[in-house]
Amino acid sequence: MAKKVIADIEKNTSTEEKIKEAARRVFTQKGYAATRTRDIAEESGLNLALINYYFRSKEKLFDIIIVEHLQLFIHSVMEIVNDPKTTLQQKMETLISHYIDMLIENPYIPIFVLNEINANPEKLIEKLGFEKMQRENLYIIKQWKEMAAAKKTPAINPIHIVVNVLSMTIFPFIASPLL
Amino acid sequence: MAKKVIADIEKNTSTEEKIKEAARRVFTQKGYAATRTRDIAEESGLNLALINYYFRSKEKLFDIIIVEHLQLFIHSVMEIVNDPKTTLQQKMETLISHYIDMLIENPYIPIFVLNEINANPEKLIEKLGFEKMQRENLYIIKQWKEMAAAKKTPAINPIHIVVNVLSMTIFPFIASPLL
DNA sequence: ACTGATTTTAATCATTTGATTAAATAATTT
DNA sequence: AAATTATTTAATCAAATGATTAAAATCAGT
Repeated sequence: MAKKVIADIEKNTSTEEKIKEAARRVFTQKGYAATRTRDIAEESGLNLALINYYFRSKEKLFDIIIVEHLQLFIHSVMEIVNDPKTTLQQKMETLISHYIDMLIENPYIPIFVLNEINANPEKLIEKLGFEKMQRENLYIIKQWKEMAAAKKTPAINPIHIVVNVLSMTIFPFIASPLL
Repeated sequence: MAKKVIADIEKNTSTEEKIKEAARRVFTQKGYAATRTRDIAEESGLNLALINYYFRSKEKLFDIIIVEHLQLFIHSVMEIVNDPKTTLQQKMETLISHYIDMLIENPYIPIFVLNEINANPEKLIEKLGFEKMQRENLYIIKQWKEMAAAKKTPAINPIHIVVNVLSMTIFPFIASPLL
């Protein structure tokens, strides 16, 4: 048993993981409501009943997938934005190039995440333990204020800058079919 | 008969229009896949069978709604961006304030439109008669080139500017639950 | 008021869909 | 190897869902 489990983890080849991978693909592409458990079974090449055997329900499986997506999203922004070793400008550049790379590889993710958040905001916010980002402690905020002080410029709210950068990075990908 | 039809059109109180309004609300809020025809019947206060009586199917009704949304979206941008009577800066300001007003009143629309476009790009693009926006003829493009020439600045692609402005305007609304 | 057309209703159908079950198979332990 | 446990399969269930139908109600023209 122990040997098999380790092998499964290494190769990510366990039945449970295969289902999760298939679910990731299908949910991300079609959204929760449009996804049938049978789609996931087919995508994974496994029996329909295994989904309920391993995850109890479609909803439980979905929760796992979306929380992973969101944590990945939030964590990666935080990582960059809170790095004491980079300058402000480097942070911006990293943020943008990081996202562009990610979006090219996973073009469905933003619309999926935003759509599901929209469908069920309270539930997801809660499920993330989303304790109202303690913005004041972020390194980028300190840097921003220092810069504003040095330049004797009135400090623009740095959140706005981050939001604008993310907007201009992500939105064109979402709207690309229109352009 | 004629009298009744006119009254219906004036008051928008015909059964057909009531269904469309209910469908607009429900589809826009929940998306196509998550919407049940029974939701629309309930929202309109009308009998379930009337939806099929007037619109043949859930999908046909949906197509009408989404095409109306998209035409409204595209038409309103074009209107502004192609107005010979406003300056470049006025265009930007109008675009932004127009969208902010719209978004405050209809916060579900962008995510709905983008999501459904994502779910079915070819079909929708086609259904719109979306003949590849003849960008070269837009008034804003002329203005932009003139300005660049006058300033002897290398002309940034004006499409990028419009996309960036729309990004910074619309995206924060879509992502607001995360912020 | 009568007639024919249109609109609305309640009941029902056929499919789809998430979930369950019981039996079969494979793996692990004793 | 026998016994026990874990995994997988095929069949099936109950509820949900889009759609239809036939009858009832309403309306317009005479």
